Amino acid sequence: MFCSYRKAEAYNVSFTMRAILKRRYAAPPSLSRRRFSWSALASRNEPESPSSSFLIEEFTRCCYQRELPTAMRAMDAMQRRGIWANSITYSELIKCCLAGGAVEQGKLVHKHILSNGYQPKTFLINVLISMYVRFGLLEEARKVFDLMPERDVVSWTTMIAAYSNAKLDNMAREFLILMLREGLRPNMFTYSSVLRACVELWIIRQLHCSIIKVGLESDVFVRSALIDIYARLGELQNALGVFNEMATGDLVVWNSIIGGFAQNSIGDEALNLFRKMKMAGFVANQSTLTSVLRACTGLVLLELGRQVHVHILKFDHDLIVNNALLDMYCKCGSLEDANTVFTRMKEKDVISWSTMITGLAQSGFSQDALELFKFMKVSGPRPNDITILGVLFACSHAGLVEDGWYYFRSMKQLFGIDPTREHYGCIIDLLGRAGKLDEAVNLIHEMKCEPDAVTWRALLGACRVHRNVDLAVYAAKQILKLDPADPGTYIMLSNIYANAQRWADVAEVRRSMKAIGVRKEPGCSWIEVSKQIHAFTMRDNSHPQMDAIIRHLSELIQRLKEEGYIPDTNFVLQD
DNA sequence: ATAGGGTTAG
Repeated sequence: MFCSYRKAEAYNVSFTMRAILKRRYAAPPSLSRRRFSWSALASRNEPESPSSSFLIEEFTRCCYQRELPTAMRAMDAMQRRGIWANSITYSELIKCCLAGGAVEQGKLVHKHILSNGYQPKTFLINVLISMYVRFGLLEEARKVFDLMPERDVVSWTTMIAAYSNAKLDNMAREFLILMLREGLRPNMFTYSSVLRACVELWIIRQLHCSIIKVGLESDVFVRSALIDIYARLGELQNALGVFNEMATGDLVVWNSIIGGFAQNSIGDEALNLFRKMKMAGFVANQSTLTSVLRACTGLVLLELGRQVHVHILKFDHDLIVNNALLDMYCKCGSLEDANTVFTRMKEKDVISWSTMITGLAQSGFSQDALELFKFMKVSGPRPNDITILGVLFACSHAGLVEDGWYYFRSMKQLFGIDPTREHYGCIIDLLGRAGKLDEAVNLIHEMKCEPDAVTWRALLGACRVHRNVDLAVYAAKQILKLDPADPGTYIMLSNIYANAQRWADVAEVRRSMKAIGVRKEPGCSWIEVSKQIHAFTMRDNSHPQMDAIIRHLSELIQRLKEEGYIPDTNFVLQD
């Protein structure tokens, strides 16, 4: 059966033979089949001495039936006799190792393949590289790659994809260049992998051009990778361009474009595309629903979110969908629903906990957020930087200066997390709210990382509340150094001057705004009433029921005043 | 035969 000799004792199984074996071993082994006792063989006395062909056949059978331990014993016996199976059998054995997460066995297979001076072909080395990549052993993969005598497109693409997935973008791009220098032409696999490692628009445009040149733009993997990367950079027109060229549809391509709009806070367009997708006959999967939920979250569409929730029941076990659902309920202010989802979730990761903690804090339930964090510390996953950020946020909003300070100072020691700008921003906000402006400034000056516009904005906000004009001007200047066209800062500064009755300074701020050409984006709010969205923009009175709305609003304000409410004119821009 | 795309918290 195994008659074709390659080297001295190396056997080869032809492709047709492989098909026959696969078919035969897919069925349960027949009872009449003689089974070999591997334990007897392992005792070295070898009372039974199986023929080489029997060894190989048995080895092959175990590989195809994913019987890893027996296959390993068979391989061991083969190695002692200097027998090699062929590349295909070895690749099946490696699949066994991958399926069982058996790293050590995988390494043994590697050793066996290289033993006795046997030189595996490029195909088998590629399999070994991808095995190490899938085990997360990038350095091992690299060693094998470096030592191989000949590299083909698959070898290069495997490494490029590995680097892309590991977020080693520079390595991925460098390998593409090296591959091109070797005279190899990238294919659709290569392009779809390397695109994920590119963040600069000019590089993506170059790649896009090459893709069109070699005629690979119709490949759905390449297409969705292009759409995704354009969308990530906010280049939604380009993303749509690639999307619209699509002749046949593909669900992932739809998911890419819907996700792209959802991530760029263009929720209404994401929802429109979702509708079109359903009209085109596609059925949403977890990925689609996650993006749709994100769109609902961005638009605060609780009712639509609830409808999506019904579809999600199909994917009840999916962690990512549930996390998105949790966030939707939190951001839409329905903490009860969020809590129900959180409690029911079978699997919770650090994102679930952070979402819930931050959600509680953002809705003003700071104490609950801190309670939940205490519970997380004893029975949840290890908190990360974002969890701590939520905790600091809770402390800041509840005015718990001591607690916040404690968590901030001990986060490195307790959780091994170095404070980032965001943590500093939160604690500066905390100190600022408590009126400890000097301490806040001192903290900014002792920051290990450079303060950014957000940091100074936290201080500026505190200055506004505590009416410290000089410090506010200082903070505003720092913001405008980093972000010269920020309308919010100009408005804030102008408000602070107006509050201090410094009208000349107010005029000066407004002059420089005009000179630089800063314009405040018109304020906009919207509300969802019985599946209809009503949007209101500054100076836009086009709503059909505007008169009635204004009338009702003035009645409400009148009643508020009667109850003793004094309007906060701190934010009024003009005299 | 081996390599590739979309989804979650600040």
